[in-house]
Order: sequence, then C-alpha cells, then structure tokens
Amino acid sequence: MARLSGHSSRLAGTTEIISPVTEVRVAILIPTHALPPLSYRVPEHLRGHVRLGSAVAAPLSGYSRLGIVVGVEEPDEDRDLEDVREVFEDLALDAGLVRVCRWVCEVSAVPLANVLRTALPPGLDTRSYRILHPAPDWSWRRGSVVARGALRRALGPERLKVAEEAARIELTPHCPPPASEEWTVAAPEAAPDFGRAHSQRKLFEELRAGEANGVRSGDLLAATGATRATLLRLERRGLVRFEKRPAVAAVHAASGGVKLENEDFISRDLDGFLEGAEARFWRLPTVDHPAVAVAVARSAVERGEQALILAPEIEGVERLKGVLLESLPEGCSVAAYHSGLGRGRTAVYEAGRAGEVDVIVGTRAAALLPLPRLGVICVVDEPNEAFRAEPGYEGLPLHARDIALRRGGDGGASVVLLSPTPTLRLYGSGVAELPARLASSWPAVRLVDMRGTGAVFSATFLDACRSAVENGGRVGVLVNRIGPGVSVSCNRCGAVRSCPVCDLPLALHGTGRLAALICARCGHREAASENCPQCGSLRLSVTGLAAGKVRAELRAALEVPVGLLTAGEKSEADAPVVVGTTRLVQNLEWALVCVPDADSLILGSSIGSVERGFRTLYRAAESARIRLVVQTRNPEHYALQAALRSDYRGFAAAELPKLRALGYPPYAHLAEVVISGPGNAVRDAVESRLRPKLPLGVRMSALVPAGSDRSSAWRVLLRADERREVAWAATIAARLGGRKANGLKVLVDVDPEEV
DNA sequence: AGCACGCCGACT
DNA sequence: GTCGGCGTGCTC
Repeated sequence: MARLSGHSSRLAGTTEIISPVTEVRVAILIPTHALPPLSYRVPEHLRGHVRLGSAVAAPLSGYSRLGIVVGVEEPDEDRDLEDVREVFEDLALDAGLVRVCRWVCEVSAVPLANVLRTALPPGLDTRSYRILHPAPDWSWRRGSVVARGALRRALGPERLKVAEEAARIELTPHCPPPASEEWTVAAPEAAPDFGRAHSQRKLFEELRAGEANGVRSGDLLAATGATRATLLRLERRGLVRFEKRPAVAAVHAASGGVKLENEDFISRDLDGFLEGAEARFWRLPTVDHPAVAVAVARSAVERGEQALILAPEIEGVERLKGVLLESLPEGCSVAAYHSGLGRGRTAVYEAGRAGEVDVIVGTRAAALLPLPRLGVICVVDEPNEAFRAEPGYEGLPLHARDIALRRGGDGGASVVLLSPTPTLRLYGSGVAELPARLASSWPAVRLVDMRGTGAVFSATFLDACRSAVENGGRVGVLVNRIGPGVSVSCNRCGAVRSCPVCDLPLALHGTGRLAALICARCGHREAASENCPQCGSLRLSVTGLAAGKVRAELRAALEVPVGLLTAGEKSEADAPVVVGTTRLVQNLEWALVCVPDADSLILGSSIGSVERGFRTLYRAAESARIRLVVQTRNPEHYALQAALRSDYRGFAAAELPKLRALGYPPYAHLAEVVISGPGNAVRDAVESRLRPKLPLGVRMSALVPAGSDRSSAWRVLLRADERREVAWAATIAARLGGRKANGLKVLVDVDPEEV
C-alpha cells in the first residue's frame, strides 16, 4: 500500500503546491451516526497530498483510524486540532464520488462511513497494523500484520498507543489477499511407469501436453474426468507438485461479432443522446434490454469511456456478461462485479479503478465502484426491488437507480434506465423519457370473473391449461407470494375491506377472534370479524393462494406433473405446468401464463402494491407467447385492465393522482421505522425520545404492530415533503437503537419501495 | 470513605 | 469504536 507519512523520505523536494489544504473534515470509518466527520489539521509534510476523497490515518481516542476526507475547511490558526498522520494514496476516492456518498448518506439515513465503505475495496480491514520495529518481548515479527484487537489484548491500551507513537507499528488498511488457486506442475525429468494406473497416466499426459509452467488443477481434473484422489497419488509419487498462485482478475476480452436483433435501431434511437451526459428512462420491451446494454457499452467504448451496466440479480449479471462478450468489438474488456465473486471481487474492483476494464456489469454492489473513465450507466429492469438492500442487510437501502442518477449528474455520465413499466417515482425526479418502443407481440388475454364462485380454478382456466399442454406448450401459473399483511375480500361481491380514512386495503394481523384489520398508512384498526360492508355477506376470505396448495390442486385436476418455482424452492421445473411466484415470469417464456388470483397481486395493503401488481401482470403478459388467462373478482380494476392492454400511460394517469392524494413518493416522502422490543419500551422511546426531536414539517403516524406476532416489532411512518427532511428524522429514529436502547433494535428505511 | 459498575456524552 | 466522568449502590 503506497503511503505517505512522517517517516517517509519520498516527499523531500515536493515544492509545487497550489493553495494547499490545511484543515479537513474526516469521516472515520466507524459504522455509526453518533460520530460526525471530525476536523483535523494537515501537517506541513502532507500539504499538497490531501484533498477531498483522500484516505488518511487520523487519531481518535489515541489510536489511528482510517478515514476519508469528506470536506475541506478554511484555515483557522486558533483551533487546536490533531494532525492527520498519514495518507493512503491507493485508497483515495474521487471527489465526485465522495459527494455522491454524502448525498446517499443524507437521503437514506445510513451512516456516512457505511456508504463510503461500499465505494472502497470490498472487505477492507481498517483495523490492522503492520509491525515495523518489534520490541524485544513481542511475539510478532517485523513486517507481519496484526489486528488492533490482538495488539490491545497483548500490550494493553497504553503500551499500544506508545508503540504507535514510537513508530513501532503503523496502521495499514488491509485488503483481503487475492483469491489463490492451485496449479499442478509436472516434475521436470519424470519418466514414470504407470502400469495399470490409467487415470494417473491420463492426468500426467494431459499435464505434459499443456503449458510448461503448469495447469490449473481444477482445469486439469475437468479435462480428464479424473478425481482429486488420483491427482494426490501423483503428487505423493513426486511426479507433480502443487503451487498456489494468485487468481487473476476475472476480466474477459470480448470476442466480437454477434449482432443482436434490434441492436441497429436501438443504436439509432440512442443516437446523439449518450454524448450529452443526461439521464433518460426508456420504455421498451424486456426482451430488448440486452441489446440496449450492448449498444450503450459499445458507444461508451468507442468514445474511450467506461460503461457501468447494472442488473438486479447475479444470475442476470452473468447472463448479460455473456451477451456483452459475444457482441462487443474484439478487445473490449468486460468484468462482472457482485457478491457471488467472493475474494475474486477485490481484483475486479482494482481493475475497474485502474481503468483497465471497459465494461463492468454488476448488481447493486457495483453502484459506487470508482471508475475513472465512467461515461454511461445503464440500469436494466429499473423498477426491480433487488436494486435496493433491505435495511439491516448487506448493501445500501437506497435504490441503485437513484444512486445512478445522482452519480451521472455529478460525474458527467449519461444514465439510461430500462423498463417497459418504469417506476412512477421517476415522474417526480425530472428525468425525461426516450421515445417508447411498444411490445411487438402481445398474447390473447382472457379475463375470468370469479364473483359468486367459491372455486379456485374456473373451467376456462383448466381448459386452457389442458389444451396448451396437449399442443406441446408449457404453462406457467403465477401466484403471489403470501405473507404477513395480506388483505381480505368478500367472496360474494369481491369488495376489499379498506381503510375509511385512506381508502387503502387493510392488512390482516393475527388469527381467530383476535384478528384485526389495520391500515398500513394511518394505523386505523378494526375487528376482522364483521360482515362485508358492501353486500353483507359473511364469506370473507384472505387473498392469495399459496404456491404449494395451487400445485397440489392443479396436479389433481390436470393429471400431469406440476413443477414449482419460487424464490426459495425449485422442483420439477421442466414439468409441462409450473407454479411459481414472480421468478416464474422473470426470465422465462411460456405458451400460456395463468394467474389464478390476480386480486392478490393488485389488492395488497401497502404502498406500491398496486404498482407492483400492475408490473407483475404486465410482465406475465410479456412472458406469455400465446395466451394469458387471468381470474379475478375485480374485473374492472384499473390496474388490471391497463396491464392486460399494455397501457402504461393509462395506468400512470390513474395511479399518479392517487399517490399525490396519499402523500406518497414522488409527491412526498416517507420513512419506515421498525423497532423491535417490548411494547412499553418501544412506545416510551418513540414518545419521549423521538417525537420531541422531530424536525418541523415531519409528521409521525401511529405505532402499529409489524412483522410476525412471535417477535414483537412495531412500526411508525414518518412523512415530510422533502426527502432530506424525512431522512434526517429517520436518522434520529435510528439512534433509538443506540446504547441506551435497553435492547431495542431499530431499522429505518427511507422511501421504501414497499410499506 | 472507597470502589465497582453502568450509563452517557465526547472524541477533532 | 474508546475513553473518562459521574451517579448509584454496595462493601469495608
């Protein structure tokens, strides 16, 4: 790691310094809101080497810590500040990226240190020290790297500080060593007799046929079909030896040549736009997304720029990587970046930052990668919720589309967002639209009115399945995932039990006589055991059909194998009929798609559930090659009608006014605060430590139960006109989970996709 | 009075 | 993430 410190001699003679930075704000990489960026002085010998984005060692409570310079201050001689101790040149971030990180922190209520970490090398260890001059009684040798914790245990806090001051040790941010792989090398003069050991001979001959410096053990075994045990026998006989070598970054060279359907006129549609460093969303069929990714990447490469292609899931990233490698001109370099890469991820990070990769395809984990020549960001399947981490999990609880838009605006890169059904939130963001391209084919749609029947499957539905299977077509049956927060509707008239204040479907909590219907928006609560307000019927039922149940009933009714495909389970996925959740229609095509309970898609009790349902139905139609059969008790529902007619504009025109009236994004902003702990403690914390501190203009909803009954969790919504305002309030709420929390756990989510 | 412990704010 | 100050409550 290149470093500049008081002990470095490399700085002698550095004279050309223009208005050197002398005082800086440093975000110490400790994952807490409780520690704001702190001010430090830049000592003489480091002036000219510290700027916005520099990685520095700065003292805090006596120890050096790794921090990033997130602000530059006017010099003030009167202030008595601690000195920055070192500069780590290799870890510096671009000033623009630092500004983006600060923005992410401000709108998502994530501590700045956590945001900065996602822009720094993956797995960076900020607490390791290098032993420079060990004292005689130390057990560590010169040059070894030791964690601060270990040093403190052995030396105690005082001697640790003294050791650092005496330069016996120095803070050394430590990246995980590159993944290594085993190579097999043949012994130089071996002329073995293998006798009847055929597998050994085969292995050895394959090895001799390869490069002189050896073959990857994995490749060798794959090429010969031999087992590792055989290879080990060869090693024991001294005929081969193993070598650990660092794995090279998984950066691939494109082979060029393959032209994708539609790529030409996609390039024509994009023509001239990509030079302008502007942002656009683009409504176009899902099948065309790969061609756009290729066109966008090609255009960036032609201008000598880097392209960042973001896709929601690892599987899709790898698939896109394959398409790009086939289609981009020869010599273009392409790399994937996602959590599935394990330790190989660091090498891709470094290659990207060095500008050695032209095209990076990644999941949300790639959204803040430092890329010096970044010219365009393309977000594939823009509305997908996998672009955002759930609070409390790895990654940022902010949609990668939002990060991309901000990054493009700040860094002068173009941004292209792809979806046939873009997020309605984009209407508030000032992002303009490229001319839409409509679906070139649309299935025949059959809407089945289920009012008045108690059946799960209509005759129409079953007949359609039978005839599709008889004609050799495959059938996908799309059900909604069901979980807490399902809504309740009347079996007879289809009316949904709704909140009298907000007119949103009420969510069912609890069971039996204790069951209650609760509004997710305002907390309105009523007993679940009343009859239908529309028709008086007592036949109320929970919407949503469990995938497993649908599968069993279909198997019985159709007498063919029925597979299952959900996020968590996959079995008999090549059966003629497959039941599944949204994953079923994500990347697959079916002759017939059936939706047995469309109401469960569209009548969810939460924010965004209508939009999500619309999108799922739209996607179901896209993936149905010939027919789409939809069962509903609400055949006139605007979202259902619009989705089946591929009428995005119609849906947006109907839905946007509703969002405005409810005070939902893009017209207003909200934050969800989930606090788990005993009810009294939660209520107490909210009333005495959150409500009094709320900024003016931030409203708070009632406390409602959240999640399963088993773990006691409670939820409040904060709402305000400005995103920053509500994020600031969410930051205050996050501190309820600090030390004085008597066991409270707090998760906050600003402008969640789903509430 | 003397000391352990937990809570809490400050740390630059 | 760490430290020290302070109040509480217990022991000598």
